[in-house]
Amino acid sequence: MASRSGQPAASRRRLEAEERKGEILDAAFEEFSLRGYAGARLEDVAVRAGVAKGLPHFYFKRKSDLFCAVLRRIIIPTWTDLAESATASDAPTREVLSSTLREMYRRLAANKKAQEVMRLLIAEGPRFPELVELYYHEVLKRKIAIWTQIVKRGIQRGEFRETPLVKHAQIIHGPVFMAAIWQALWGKNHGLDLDAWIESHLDLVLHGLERKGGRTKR
Amino acid sequence: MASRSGQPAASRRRLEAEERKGEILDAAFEEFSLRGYAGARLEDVAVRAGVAKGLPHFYFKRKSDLFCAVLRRIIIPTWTDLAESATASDAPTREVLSSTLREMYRRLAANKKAQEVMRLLIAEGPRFPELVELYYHEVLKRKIAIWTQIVKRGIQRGEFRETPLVKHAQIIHGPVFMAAIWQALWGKNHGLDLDAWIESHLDLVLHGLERKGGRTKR
Amino acid sequence: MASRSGQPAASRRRLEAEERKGEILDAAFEEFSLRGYAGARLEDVAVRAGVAKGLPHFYFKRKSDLFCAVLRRIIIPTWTDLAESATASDAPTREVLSSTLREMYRRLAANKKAQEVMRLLIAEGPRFPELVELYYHEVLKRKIAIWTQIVKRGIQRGEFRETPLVKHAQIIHGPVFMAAIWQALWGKNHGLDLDAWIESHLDLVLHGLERKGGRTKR
Amino acid sequence: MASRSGQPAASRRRLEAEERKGEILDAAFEEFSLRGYAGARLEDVAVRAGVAKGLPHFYFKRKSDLFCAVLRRIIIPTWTDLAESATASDAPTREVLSSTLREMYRRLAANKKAQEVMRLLIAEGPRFPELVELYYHEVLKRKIAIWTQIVKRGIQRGEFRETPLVKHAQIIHGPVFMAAIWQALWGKNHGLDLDAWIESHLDLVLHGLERKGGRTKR
DNA sequence: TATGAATGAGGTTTCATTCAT
DNA sequence: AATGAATGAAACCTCATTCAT
Repeated sequence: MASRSGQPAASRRRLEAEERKGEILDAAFEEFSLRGYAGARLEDVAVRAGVAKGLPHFYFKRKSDLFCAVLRRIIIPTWTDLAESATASDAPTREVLSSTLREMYRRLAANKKAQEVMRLLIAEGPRFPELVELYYHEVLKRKIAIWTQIVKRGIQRGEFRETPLVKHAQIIHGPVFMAAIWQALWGKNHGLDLDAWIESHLDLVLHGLERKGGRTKR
Repeated sequence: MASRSGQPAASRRRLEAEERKGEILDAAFEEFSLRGYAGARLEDVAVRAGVAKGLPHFYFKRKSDLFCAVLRRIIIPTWTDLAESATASDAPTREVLSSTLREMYRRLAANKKAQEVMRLLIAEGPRFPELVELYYHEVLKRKIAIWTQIVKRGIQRGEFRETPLVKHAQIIHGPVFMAAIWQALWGKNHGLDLDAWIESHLDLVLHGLERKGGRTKR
Repeated sequence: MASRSGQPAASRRRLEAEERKGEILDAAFEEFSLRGYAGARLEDVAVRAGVAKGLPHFYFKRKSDLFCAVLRRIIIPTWTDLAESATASDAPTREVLSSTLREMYRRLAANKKAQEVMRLLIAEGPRFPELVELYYHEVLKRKIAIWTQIVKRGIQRGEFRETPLVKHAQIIHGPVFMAAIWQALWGKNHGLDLDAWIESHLDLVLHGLERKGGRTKR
Repeated sequence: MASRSGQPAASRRRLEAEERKGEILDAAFEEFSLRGYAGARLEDVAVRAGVAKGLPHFYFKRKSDLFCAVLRRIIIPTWTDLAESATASDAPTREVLSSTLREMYRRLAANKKAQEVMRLLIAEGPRFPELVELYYHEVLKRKIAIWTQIVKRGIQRGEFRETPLVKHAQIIHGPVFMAAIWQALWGKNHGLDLDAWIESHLDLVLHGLERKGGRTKR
């Protein structure tokens, strides 16, 4: 703990408090995920975090505040680094699209935590509109931008055909989302062969976007 | 009421009881949809159904039984008539696919009730595994069968190219599912232009499946 | 059914009604004995009696009425025939006492139903004072009279010594009562050897009452 | 409160908590005694103890736990000190027996609380077998041992005659038990003259046990 | 008489929240 | 900062009782 004792006491204490808060948020996520918002008990959160029953209320005045903080903390770092400029490289667009799609699957359909966030959001969204808005601005808008950008790039470079899809490029994302929910609900009894699924998805999308016949002409 | 008075009294009463049960199920669906499983109060269900507080318990021993009955009643009649033999006609497969997809959107993405069932299932699935299984057997399996059948038909008739998608034909369904959840959560503030969305989706899928080069007709 | 159809219809119906009532009382006794007054459910009584839920209320306006009727019906015929004049014979008093005591054991300590009545009375007595009074007048007073009579007879005939027991002759009954409760509570795990118990009891009482030294005279 | 302030705060708080628990147990005993197990309301217990409705549940997860704790707390200290070695002295056995019997009456037949414990045990025993067993091991076995010991001592010292009673010495206890229940149920309207009762009982037992003929000493 | 659907008071239990320490 | 006893609103559930048929 040399690094700690080297800091001024107040700052160190604040750091420890921040850690404690993080432990409570972690524990709360587990409980909410396991039992849903209403079903989760604050006492269980405290026990799981290894603190006394009253402490969660010290950091988060209400249960609803805790819930929002939990989701907020996971949503933002998970998705804000979505590179909207995958187009920076000079690679063929089909490859940009492929790698982007694989990354999406990796983050959502193959990530239990992200699935649980989605589940909680879908479940409690109507009672937590600010979280729904948050997700829209932090995640959905970014995803739409990415897919739109990729499709446009393909068209501009003559790699993809003209298509109304530029207006709703997030349609490409649909199967990713479906796979994520599928895994969360039916993964245990009727799990997906995710790799094969991804290849099929790519096969459909790339054939659906590519310019027909005129490969040579252009 | 002529039809009623023609029946023996006991039978008529049983009929009325069945109606009452239905009203309770309707009311319960509204409450569960509004507040989630744990948040819904049985007394509110009773009030909404216009019956006394104790009656829901008379028909359904536990809250969980009521919840299951509610979902079961909606899931089964909504989806069991999924025509798996859309292939009966002699129409071009692209048209079969188009009309099937539009029907899917009509039933799910444009149907508030179906969206709420999905939301409740996603939210409470982990606590009601039997409902999850029910949905799998009554809905998912049927949808997979339909999409697989259509894709195969297209390939067999030389209209679609060979594609790994036959193994995961439900990928086609992904955007339908995403649109449904989208409408349920963001419909109010960031509603979709569903018609344009559908056309884009069809555009992608049909191009993604059609046979290249062999377009002599066109 | 010849005997029945030979009666006027109204009377026959009343008889059937009386039988039904009896079946309800029997069923109610079982339930009260099994679960106590508050714990017994009227619906279970109805089911056990093979009638509809509402019928017990037709015969007995309140649950408490049913309870009283149940106990009353058992207490009275079980104990009212207590022969207070076992003294009619000319047998030695020690034999009168012996046979009376044995009869008491037979009726109480060896009779599950009588034990249950006692248990219910002890349990609910404070809330049903009229039953407690009934038991006093129908049972206790009679028993006191019997024991007093026997002891007095023994003294008068010079068989028993003078003893203050004539004032509280029911003391003789104490071990009978204790054996009954013992059987009801501990009979299953720590059952009594009732025959040996009775002999010991008789041994104590007869020696306790007999005239000392003067054995020879008689 | 000097003794308290001398302790660390946490320990003092724990001590107070223990007191509060005791107050709840006291209040619960009153309510159970007054209304029976099922009839007692936890809220009334709380009011009687002067605490909030939820506190009894904080200390005792279920009503049944509270009930068991109540009885356990009374049974054990009331009876575990039963001196099984009343034989230590050199007094004549008839005096040992007399004083022991009087003590039994004092503790049971003249003690309202002990009577209520017996009543509750008899009433609810079938639903709380562990309490019944507890009573057997903590009380009955001890009482049997005491009476057996006394009778044996009398025989060994030539004061009592040989008698089968050594096998069921608790028969001596019967009238004590009967008197206790009598007082609990009929004490109000038909109360016993307990002192006279005790003398009669002693008179019967001592004459019943004493050696015949050998009265020379006296 | 007899049925069983319907009522609603009332109980146990849970648990977010408060607060003295 | 942290603890955990204490509070009390509210929910589920039970069941005696009523009543239309």
